Amino acid sequence: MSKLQALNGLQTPFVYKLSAFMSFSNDEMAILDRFDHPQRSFAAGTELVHEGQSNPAAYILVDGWAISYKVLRGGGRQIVDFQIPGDFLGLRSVLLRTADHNIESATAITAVEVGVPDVMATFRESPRLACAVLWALSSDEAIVVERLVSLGRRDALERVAHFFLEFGARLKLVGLATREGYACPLSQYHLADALGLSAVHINRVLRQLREEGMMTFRGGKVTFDDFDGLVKLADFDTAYMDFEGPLLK
Amino acid sequence: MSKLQALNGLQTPFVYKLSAFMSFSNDEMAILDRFDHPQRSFAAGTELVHEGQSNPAAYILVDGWAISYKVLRGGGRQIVDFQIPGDFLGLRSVLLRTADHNIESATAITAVEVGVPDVMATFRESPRLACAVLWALSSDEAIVVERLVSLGRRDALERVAHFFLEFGARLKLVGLATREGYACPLSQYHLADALGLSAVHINRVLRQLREEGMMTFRGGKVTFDDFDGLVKLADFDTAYMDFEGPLLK
DNA sequence: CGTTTCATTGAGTTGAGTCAACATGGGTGG
DNA sequence: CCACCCATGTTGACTCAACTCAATGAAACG
Repeated sequence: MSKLQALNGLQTPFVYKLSAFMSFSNDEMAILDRFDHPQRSFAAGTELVHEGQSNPAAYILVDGWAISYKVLRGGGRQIVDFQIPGDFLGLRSVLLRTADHNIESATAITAVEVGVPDVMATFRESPRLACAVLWALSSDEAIVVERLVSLGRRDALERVAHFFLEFGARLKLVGLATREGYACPLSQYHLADALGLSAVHINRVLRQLREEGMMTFRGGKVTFDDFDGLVKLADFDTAYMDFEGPLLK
Repeated sequence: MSKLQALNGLQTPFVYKLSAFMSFSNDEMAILDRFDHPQRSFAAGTELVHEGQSNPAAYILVDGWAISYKVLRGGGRQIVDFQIPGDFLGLRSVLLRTADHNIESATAITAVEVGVPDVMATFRESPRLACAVLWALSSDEAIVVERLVSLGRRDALERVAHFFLEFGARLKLVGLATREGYACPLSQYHLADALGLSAVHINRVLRQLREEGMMTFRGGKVTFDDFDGLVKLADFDTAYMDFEGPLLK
């Protein structure tokens, strides 16, 4: 853990997350240091990547929340995922060469930009780090898959419950949540667009969860009133986010 | 293209797909050859990977269709994706160390097994190939994301239309589809579980598409009766599957 | 303070689900 | 070679979860 402190503190959530997958040698830390470009700040609602944009940039999110989404013909949108500190922004778009979705900041954020050359150079110098990036990408996909299951086969109540539990788990990984709850800067409209529901219905479901003593989402704060009950209600499986320690020693 | 023929023919769909991303040197072809384990055959309905299984194997699908799915509490299932020749099976599970979903063959299939050591060795010897694998993983994720959008914000008609167009595009990449149609070995139950609908409703939607002269799905064959109309109906964007040629020269 | 954005609640509508019956057709055992 | 079976496909009648429309608070903001 002391090694982490050798790094620029602002980048820590990223390394913190990756260390769930592998432990880093000094050499590898040095390579990662190359990612440590000066961090940039963006106001809430800034568009970072636009669908169709070619050769988009990738970022590592250091602070704040971001949104990946797609816009549909009718003007509606589907939020694919929210990114929290430590997450990559737009890594997939970089590899596919054109962005297949939009990314914007949900709150004021700070992030460091990562270029394709940085990624390639890292791959060249450390296959283990390449694996780590692959692992991060796989984790992102696992999250998307889990939401796919929610949209396909869970009703509104289970869907909302599952969502808040999932973010509890993700935020816990970077030290931003406890079993009691966490800060969540999203509006009910955000939830609606992420969960394939209308904002009105989200509101009704939140009320039901509150009245049944399961959880409360109010004023930007999530409070778990009955964690175990919620886990049962949502059929939440923590396994896909539990790590028994680094895979690569 | 002549280089492709130097490889074991059975593995060709995979290399064929990857060449959309990059062109291969002779050295790289040699490295890829290491993947060329003897292919194995499995009967339809064989379980290849089970959710929760640790250290699962990965495969490259050579012939036939496979299904990735998750099972829910109530016994229902959500199909995450179907894999066609050239696709990886279970690559994500390998990197996450435990399988987070099930994989089974939908038809009789042949596949070659790929071990973690193979992947790691490849990464060590060729960062460019590592990038190619990363690209393949990104493509998979793009597909899952597109289905997420379908489940979240498209109605049944658009969803079904989009699905068949998407597989048309994917199969075309490995030479198994034309603008006229393709062979599709799935049942209406498969479609239902993939698209978050009931089998009964799938049936009604298929009838509607047929009666409106858009497309026909019958006897394991998809026929596009009005391709452009279908693209418009589904709001289908071919961009996320169109490649202008290899990114890496 | 007007204005805007977000949250809340009621009333009526609808897309998709469920249940149930029946058709078709390949496969299998007697 | 036939009779039956079981999986798949088809259709109608009824139900319900979630949507839309609409109106009203409440808090945030320049």
